[in-house]
Amino acid sequence: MARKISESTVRRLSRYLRRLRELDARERRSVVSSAGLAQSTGTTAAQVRKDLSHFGSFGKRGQGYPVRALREQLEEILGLTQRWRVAVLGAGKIGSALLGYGYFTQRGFDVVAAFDSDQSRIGLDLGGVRVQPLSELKRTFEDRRVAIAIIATPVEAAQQSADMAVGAGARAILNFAPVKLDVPEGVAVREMDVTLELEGLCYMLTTGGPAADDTE
Amino acid sequence: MARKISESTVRRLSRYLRRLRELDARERRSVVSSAGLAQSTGTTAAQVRKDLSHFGSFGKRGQGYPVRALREQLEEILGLTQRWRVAVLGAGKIGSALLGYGYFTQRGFDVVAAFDSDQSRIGLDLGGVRVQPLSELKRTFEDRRVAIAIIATPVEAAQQSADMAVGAGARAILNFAPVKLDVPEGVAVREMDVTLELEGLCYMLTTGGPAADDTE
DNA sequence: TGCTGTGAAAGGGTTCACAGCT
DNA sequence: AGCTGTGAACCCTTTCACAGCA
Repeated sequence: MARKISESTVRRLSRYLRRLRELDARERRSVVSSAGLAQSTGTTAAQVRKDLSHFGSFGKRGQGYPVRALREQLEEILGLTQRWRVAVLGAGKIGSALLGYGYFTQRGFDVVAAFDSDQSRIGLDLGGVRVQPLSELKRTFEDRRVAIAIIATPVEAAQQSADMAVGAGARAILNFAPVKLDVPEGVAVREMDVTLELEGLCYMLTTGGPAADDTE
Repeated sequence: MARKISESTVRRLSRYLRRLRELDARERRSVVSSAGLAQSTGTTAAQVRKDLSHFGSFGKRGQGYPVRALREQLEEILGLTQRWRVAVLGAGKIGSALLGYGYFTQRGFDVVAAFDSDQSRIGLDLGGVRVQPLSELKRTFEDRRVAIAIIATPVEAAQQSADMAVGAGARAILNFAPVKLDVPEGVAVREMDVTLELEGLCYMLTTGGPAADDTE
């Protein structure tokens, strides 16, 4: 298998998968064409075919792609044949929302722990998870083999939280705090900054019309 | 001014701005070099200079960029010299979190309304905003000149909510529901799907090491 | 005929390298 | 000397177009 898959390709694969799960579970379709997938996923047919072709030939010429099988292939490719354990750092507004987020379970993620530095939140039960003090973080990460940490703290505490998570064995971080995190090489970070996205929308509104590729 | 700025450029501009605000308000620095900005923003010095050069010359050779002035320039470019009114559709977990999100105000966004279809949530006060029934959506959007809608409903209700928002005059949508929305041309959409990001991280974990450009 | 798989072409974004101010 | 502004080179992604099967 050829490596060096770009991040944008991975993002699209994830979207294809999301759609395939819908087609499979909800709409009971058994085949899709590249054009169909492209349509419902915001890209082009050629792009879909090219993306998939990096990993093999999954379709039948003249028919399209078998939904179920392609879904399984993509799960395999993205590393989703196992369930992943996730911990949330910061049990404020965003942290709480994530702890009750319904789509994690059905998409293969289990939130197994939550942490906060605020004494008043420790012990709370949020979405079935008990909020623990930071002093228990390392132990819990190790015991429960947590590989992914979600940072949902205020900006000031984000870097420090990330350091703790990494020190406790986390190898990937999803960061909701609006700061760039410094992490050692080998640790993957993705950032979700609501305001950043809103600003992007403002730019489009201000300059008039979506910036080229967006809506389509 | 030359148009046709790529989405990735806009994203970076937004990050520069985020950093400049820190430098200005918190760290009281009055100049930054392209290298400095790049460092704290996850890109390269050349990229910073190139991005800014699309809009003019803001720096002094030999010294760097004046923090305050550059911040103002970027606010201008991104269309952030005005405050933007935002409405949240869906007052569940995520919606509630957004209604109390502390960074909106300081970054120029005002959440002025919230809507839900669930009778039991209507009338609730979340972060100072009263949850309204959908029947009041159009009126409120018009009265308060809401240009941006944040969709925080379950998947099933997302498209319909988007349609209502657009029908009521929204020209930009930030979508938290994990589905691709169909919107008329001219309406900008950005998607925030937590699971999608987590899947991206899994891919990196599975294939070993961040995919090239990520950590750096 | 219909749709995939894929080299080749086109298009854009990023990096280089250096001239040009301060 | 130090750091910006920028054309040119490079590289990577997307699009095109068509051969190849079902």
